[in-house]
Amino acid sequence: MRDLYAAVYRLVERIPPGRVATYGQLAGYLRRGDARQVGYALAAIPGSSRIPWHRVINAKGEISERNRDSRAAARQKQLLLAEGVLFDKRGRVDFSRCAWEGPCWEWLEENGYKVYPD
DNA sequence: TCCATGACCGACT
DNA sequence: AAGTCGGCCATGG
Repeated sequence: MRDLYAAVYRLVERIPPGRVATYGQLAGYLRRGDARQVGYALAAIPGSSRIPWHRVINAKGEISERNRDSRAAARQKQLLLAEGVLFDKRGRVDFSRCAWEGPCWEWLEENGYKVYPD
């Protein structure tokens, strides 16, 4: 488990309740990796962790299905509903209301993340 | 080293 | 709106 994973976790911990971020969005703040690596990092989180992994969804606004644990997606939706995240009729998160705008640039700079995209 | 495996993404039908 | 396709790249065997 690598520094990359740790970097993902530090970021995910900053997503406030009631908001969601996408895999690609988080990947944009990292110095390496891409959306898929963010997914890997989240998959490696043990169930006992306090990291709010459920606040990360895919770019379509949907909750990504797992190959291993098919029940995880339903559990994730419950966690999000419990904190007030809104879904439309097609089961997608309403980004216009619930998207996380990201950490401020000062935080990114102080913590070694990319402040600007390449 | 090489190779398969993913909680992905965007462009294009 | 929904499906296909190619690109993406860190891990572990």
